[in-house]
Amino acid sequence: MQLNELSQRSGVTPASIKYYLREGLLPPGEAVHATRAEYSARHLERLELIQALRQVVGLNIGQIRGLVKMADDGVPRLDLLAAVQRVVLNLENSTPASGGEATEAADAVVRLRGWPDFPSDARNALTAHLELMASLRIPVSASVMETYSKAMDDVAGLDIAATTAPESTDRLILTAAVGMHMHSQLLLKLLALAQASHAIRRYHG
Amino acid sequence: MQLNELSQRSGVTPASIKYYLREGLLPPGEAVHATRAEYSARHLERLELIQALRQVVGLNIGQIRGLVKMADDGVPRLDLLAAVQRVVLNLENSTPASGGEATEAADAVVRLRGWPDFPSDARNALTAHLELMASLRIPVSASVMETYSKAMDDVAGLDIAATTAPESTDRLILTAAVGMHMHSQLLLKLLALAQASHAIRRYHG
DNA sequence: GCCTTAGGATAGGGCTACTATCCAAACGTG
DNA sequence: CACGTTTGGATAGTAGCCCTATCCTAAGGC
Repeated sequence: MQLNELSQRSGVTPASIKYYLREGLLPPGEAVHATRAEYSARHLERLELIQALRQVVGLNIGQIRGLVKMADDGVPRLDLLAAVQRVVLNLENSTPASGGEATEAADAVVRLRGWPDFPSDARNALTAHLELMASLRIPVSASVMETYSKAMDDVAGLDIAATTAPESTDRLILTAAVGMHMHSQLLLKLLALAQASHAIRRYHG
Repeated sequence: MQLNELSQRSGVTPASIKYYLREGLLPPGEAVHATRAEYSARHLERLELIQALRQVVGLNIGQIRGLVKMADDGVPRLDLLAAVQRVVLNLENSTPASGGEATEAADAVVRLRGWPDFPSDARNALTAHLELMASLRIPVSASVMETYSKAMDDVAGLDIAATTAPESTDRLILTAAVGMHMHSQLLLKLLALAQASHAIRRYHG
């Protein structure tokens, strides 16, 4: 398969494919000679992954590059899933100052729920977020944390990311990222509806 | 107070203030004459609102313009809060095809939770989102909807947006938008931690 | 042998959110 | 009252992101 066919089969313009090649999202085709390269089903799959991550999940090129690089480097699946979680659920750019009330609040919720007491990106992000809320003077009571964490524990118990291991690493990333994104958005939409419902009940009878 | 003082007190550069004036986010100061205008505490408050909506909530200029225009037009508070919800929780760009299985699923959850049976942005967004998930072949079982909606009902019961009515409309928007954003992000961080915890338990003993 | 096409390099374009420059009209300071 | 400074308004430029268009050379098919 050559560039034009790859373009037609994937629905991505040749110009964009070239761009992805340049940016290192798409591995180069097997060069037949100086001006001909052969692309495979792997390239098609990769393009589908890129499309889904851009258009459905809304990741930027750098984030996609990070994920596909891990896939190409043969990183273990659990690490890959953690990386997907990082970019899909906005765990990036979260570095807690460590050691304040926020750390204690995070510890408390881990104890309360009986979650394993491991350091993780998610835990750091939670601590950092609680610090941010404190700095904005948005109080987060223990009962709020209890209710929220109970709710999220129940939700996580249903296993958001597809657990049936897909065939290829690219498909694993695609399934996990799209699933995580769509489920978290679903949760937010339900939250909006629940809020609106409570508000209507309060103000209109 | 003139432009320079407004700039120093708000921490926004004069160039940016001029930009916000041009874009209609900030009302013009009272013109003393051709080359002098006087700004008030209202402008300072508006600038704080703009800053928070940009930097904390991450809204774009158009979304901010929409909100402050409503504030300036004296729109009722409930409508204002609905508009805040729209932009903060991504309910925009959601137009369901109406009448499919997604509509029924949304109806079912409203009945199940005993929420008032009103059409709303939130409900449309939920229906549209369920349609999108169906088109991506991501199944959403009734039990998932039950668990999710129960969780969000509990969370909404705690009243995410500050209900104590703030002094000014600008502060109402600020409090509601920042609160809603931070709480929804908190939920997502807890979800990430819950997911990670479940994964660890499953794979590491 | 010649026209088309692939692939690579490079430049350009549209969008967003500013940022910098320019200018004329006051102000205020000596 | 003259003169440097500052203000507000207009306009143009910039940076980052994600492409998109053009150009060119080398090869392939007929």
